[in-house]
Amino acid sequence: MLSEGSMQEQLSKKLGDLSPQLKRAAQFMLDNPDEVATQSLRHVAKQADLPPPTFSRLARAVGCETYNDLRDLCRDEYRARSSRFADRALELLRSGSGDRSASETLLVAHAAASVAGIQTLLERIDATRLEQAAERMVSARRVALIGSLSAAAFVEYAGYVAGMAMRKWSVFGRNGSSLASQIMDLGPEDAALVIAIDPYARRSVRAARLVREQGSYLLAITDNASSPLAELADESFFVSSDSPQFFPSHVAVLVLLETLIGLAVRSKGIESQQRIAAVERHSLVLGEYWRDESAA
Amino acid sequence: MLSEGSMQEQLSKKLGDLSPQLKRAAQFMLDNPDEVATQSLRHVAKQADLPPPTFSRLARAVGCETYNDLRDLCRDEYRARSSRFADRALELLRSGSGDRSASETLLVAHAAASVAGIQTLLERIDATRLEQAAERMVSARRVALIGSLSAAAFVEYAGYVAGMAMRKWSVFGRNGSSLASQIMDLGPEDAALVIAIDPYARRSVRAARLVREQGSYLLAITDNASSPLAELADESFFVSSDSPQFFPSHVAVLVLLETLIGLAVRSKGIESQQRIAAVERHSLVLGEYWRDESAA
DNA sequence: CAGTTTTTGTTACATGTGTTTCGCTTGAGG
DNA sequence: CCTCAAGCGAAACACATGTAACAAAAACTG
Repeated sequence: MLSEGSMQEQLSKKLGDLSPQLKRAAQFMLDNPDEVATQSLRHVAKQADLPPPTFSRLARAVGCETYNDLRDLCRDEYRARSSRFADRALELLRSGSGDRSASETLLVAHAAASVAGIQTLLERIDATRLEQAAERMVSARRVALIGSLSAAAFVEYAGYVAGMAMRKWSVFGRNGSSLASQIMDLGPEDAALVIAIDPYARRSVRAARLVREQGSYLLAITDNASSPLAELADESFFVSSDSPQFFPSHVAVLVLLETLIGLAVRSKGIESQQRIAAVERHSLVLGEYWRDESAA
Repeated sequence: MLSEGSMQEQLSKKLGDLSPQLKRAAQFMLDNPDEVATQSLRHVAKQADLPPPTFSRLARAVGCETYNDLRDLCRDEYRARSSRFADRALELLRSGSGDRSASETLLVAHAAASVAGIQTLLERIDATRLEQAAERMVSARRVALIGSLSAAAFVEYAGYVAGMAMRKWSVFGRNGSSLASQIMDLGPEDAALVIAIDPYARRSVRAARLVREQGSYLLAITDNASSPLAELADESFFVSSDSPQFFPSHVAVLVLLETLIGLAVRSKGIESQQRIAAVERHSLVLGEYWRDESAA
């Protein structure tokens, strides 16, 4: 057989140098592999709103002898998917690790732990309080984002995403610059979001204490009610960081963080929409986003 | 349509009062639903070593109008199986009280999207390839971590976590320092991990191209086979970034990233265990971790 | 600009596909 | 024994399917 490897790589490798219509076909195939695996060429073509031979030609263009070869690749993936997880994921959890490869076990275990963390988050959290916290952030004059060690990256992320929609959310103590001096400028009309999970960064705990002294509103994302942040914060939310790894997972932190930002943006309404649009425009002008040069 | 319910129950219900040959056909169908879902009747018949009309008759016998209807049930079977995991989360959305607060809706929607993203990740990914990628990273002389805009934070995180266990994983282009010059030092015995999801950072795509030119192994975490990274990378893994927010969710990225690091550490074995211990010890000495002062 | 190649849509055709028809077999009931 | 009905498979059928062949259009090239 001429065709090798998975359909995904087969297509994505060649996607660049395909003609416009063939690219449309390839895109459709990437988006609807099941459709391709189970239905006839003509069905697929109709759904993609393309003439049938386009798909025949696509197969050739990506190095397959016939369309059937390409479809077989889709079928292989379909089978692999249908046999792999879904049920097996749960099974694996119950039955401990059977005779599965180490990588698969770890992947599934980690994914399962992540999902469990998210579910716990859903169950435990009080949506009303979350919304209030978001509004408190929105109405603050400034919002300080504070985190160290492993949490630093998430604070960074929050700063980036929130920065697209809202002014005044800024990361404190970036690159080890003086946290203390920045916090000194905060007041009661400001707010701070501190993220720390076990092992808690001393730096963050201290920062939280300082924020408190400044009288600012303190929101904490942490992993436990016995976290040092819990007693300091005006409001704290708890996420599970259990994971089969040697380090705590930050997946639930991220879910909560993304939701919090989403809520804040939503409550800001039009204003932040406009800011987002403006930021995107500027990013385009500055050429920060990549765009397909071969496209029309 | 005459046919109702799942194929499984449809068949097993009637299995008892089927003629011998029809029973064989039904059994085959229960054992090989993917085959039935993807291949033609005649193919299936050949594999089951039965004449084609037998399957036509089977369809009628179990209450379907045509064989195609029965095959469609097999296809639904797959869809049902694959979405069970994620559906549980989505059900949470629909169920419960109809009128939820905006915040609760967003939280649940975001959580559901996250779980769905993880689910998709599990289904689509090839564990073997993931493991190989991890090993490729471990055996590299240096590992460059590259990401910009929203992905920058995750690269940062990877650098921090991996840095605890392994030397030589370093974040490139930090704080806008020259990526190009750092990449110039890479060679075939090095590797790079690039993260970028739509909208792709031009900077990262360019960096990937440079890495390629240096002959280093290039691993990409991106969101789509049609991502510019996909065609550049030696190996790429795809994560869904769908979210109800105005920004793409990085939850699936994080799950994959954490797993990848976990795999790498695991394959390094003792050596990295020792390093982790050493790093932790140093962190303690430096007082980076907070410890309950009120404790004994 | 003409001449050429490439891309795209339409038509036509050989092959594959699902179902019907029909004849053969088997076994139960008269 | 014959009858008859049900189960089964081979062949035949009507139609769907994938692709080659062709023509129109578009994109290059000199």
